[in-house]
Amino acid sequence: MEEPAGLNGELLLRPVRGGNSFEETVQRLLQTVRLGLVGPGERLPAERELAGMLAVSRDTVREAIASLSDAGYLVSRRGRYGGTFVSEVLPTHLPGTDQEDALAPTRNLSPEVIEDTLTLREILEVGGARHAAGRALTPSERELLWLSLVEANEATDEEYRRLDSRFHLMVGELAGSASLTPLIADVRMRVNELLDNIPSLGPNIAHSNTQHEQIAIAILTGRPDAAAQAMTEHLAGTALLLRGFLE
Amino acid sequence: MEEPAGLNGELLLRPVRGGNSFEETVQRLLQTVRLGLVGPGERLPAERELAGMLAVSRDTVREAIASLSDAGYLVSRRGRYGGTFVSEVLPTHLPGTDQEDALAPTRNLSPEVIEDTLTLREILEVGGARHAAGRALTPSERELLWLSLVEANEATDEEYRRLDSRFHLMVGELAGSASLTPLIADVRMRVNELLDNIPSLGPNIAHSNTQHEQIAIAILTGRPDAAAQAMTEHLAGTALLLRGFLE
DNA sequence: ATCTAATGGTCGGAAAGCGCACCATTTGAC
DNA sequence: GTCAAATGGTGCGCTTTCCGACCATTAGAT
Repeated sequence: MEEPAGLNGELLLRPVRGGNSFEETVQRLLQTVRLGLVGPGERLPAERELAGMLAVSRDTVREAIASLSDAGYLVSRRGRYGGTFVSEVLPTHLPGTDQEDALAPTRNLSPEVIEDTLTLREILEVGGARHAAGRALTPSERELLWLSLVEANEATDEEYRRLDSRFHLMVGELAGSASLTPLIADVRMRVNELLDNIPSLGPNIAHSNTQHEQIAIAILTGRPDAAAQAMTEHLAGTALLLRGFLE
Repeated sequence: MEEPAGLNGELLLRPVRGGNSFEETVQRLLQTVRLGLVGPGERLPAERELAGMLAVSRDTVREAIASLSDAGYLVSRRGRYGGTFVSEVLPTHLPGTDQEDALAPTRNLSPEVIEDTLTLREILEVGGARHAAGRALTPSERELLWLSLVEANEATDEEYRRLDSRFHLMVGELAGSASLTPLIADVRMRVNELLDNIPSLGPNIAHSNTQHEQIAIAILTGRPDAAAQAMTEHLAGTALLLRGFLE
């Protein structure tokens, strides 16, 4: 007695969580820093607030912060007007070093995982860009988009990754689905981890900036297909790079 | 001192988990049943296997199964060739009854939530269909797609929801991104919950079937844009229905 | 009739996570 | 100089979850 098969229960009966509360909290804070949602020197919410936002006990938040402080991502100061701050200089993320990086749960680098990541990214980001262009944006939203574009344009090599991530997240945010943003953030983290494993990227920052501009303009002028196409072409560059180096 | 703003940390500092292990396990099993991945009368994996798949202790699995048995979704039989089975007749899910449905965590029905759900669904499913049409499908995959199409066509009103869900999941599965399927499953569950709150849908089952066929054919003949367009039109029907009733 | 294998059912200790109260430190306001 | 407020730091008891071992039941094989 066989299943109709092809679509069995195993598809949904996957792990209900990607680790314990502590690990997930660490990853979430790391996302917030690496994707540039809270920049170097800026302050995170107070521990009690973080515990509330993350729906996790303060103990767990504290342990996560302790780990990230050890790793050099965060710095805590106590007292009034104290708090937990993002380090002014973030730890560089080198692949060659044989340091035990407990923060990056050794991700699989098989071709399947790479294709999975790139495909998902394209679906989410191209779809997001298309919907963003199809919506009626408020003046404030239009300014924010342009601002994040300009900031990415002016970025130095060191901070480019972070500001580029911010721009892409901003586009996703404008799609008008609150549930979409975390998904884009997740897949973006996966892409960044892949990029960490290839040497000396960044030859095409200028080209990237041009493409960013095309995307932003298509969104601001309300042309969904153009936005989708511009985003598709933009992502194709990264995809080609990753496939070339890692497959 | 204000943020650059518009894209602050709150976007990522959301709850790290949607409930405790028990609740998430219940939801996962419920998904598997409601989306038809394991049909009425069919058997679930053994408790020890489930615990392994879901990365959760057997105790938690057992508690979840106990809840779902009380609710009438599952039936357990012990002994060799025993196991946990999906009920032959699934509990109907009526909104009018004032029964405390502990299994359906009262979802918000605000316009924002509805738009969020519909937007995300369109991005995921249209993108999935487009990619499925752009891939080289194996003969086996082509057969599975057609099979799920035929099964949905032959469905009675009662089982239509389940088999329709299976068809949509199958399309997503063919996109070639393993990470995509759970996302489509999640958003599909959200759509189904919305549909549970409007009376007597299902006038357009015939029309739905026609659209399903167009989607399947576009995918099988490798026409990404046609697949995406067919899926877009198909989803527009549901979206119109939901917006009309719930907003 | 018996044995065997696979299943669900039960129990007890260890660990993780939670919630709360309280302590220690810092800084601006007065 | 003192105080108030906001923050990180610490300790404790409770609940949930985990893990492993063992028991009870069933259906087929022998």
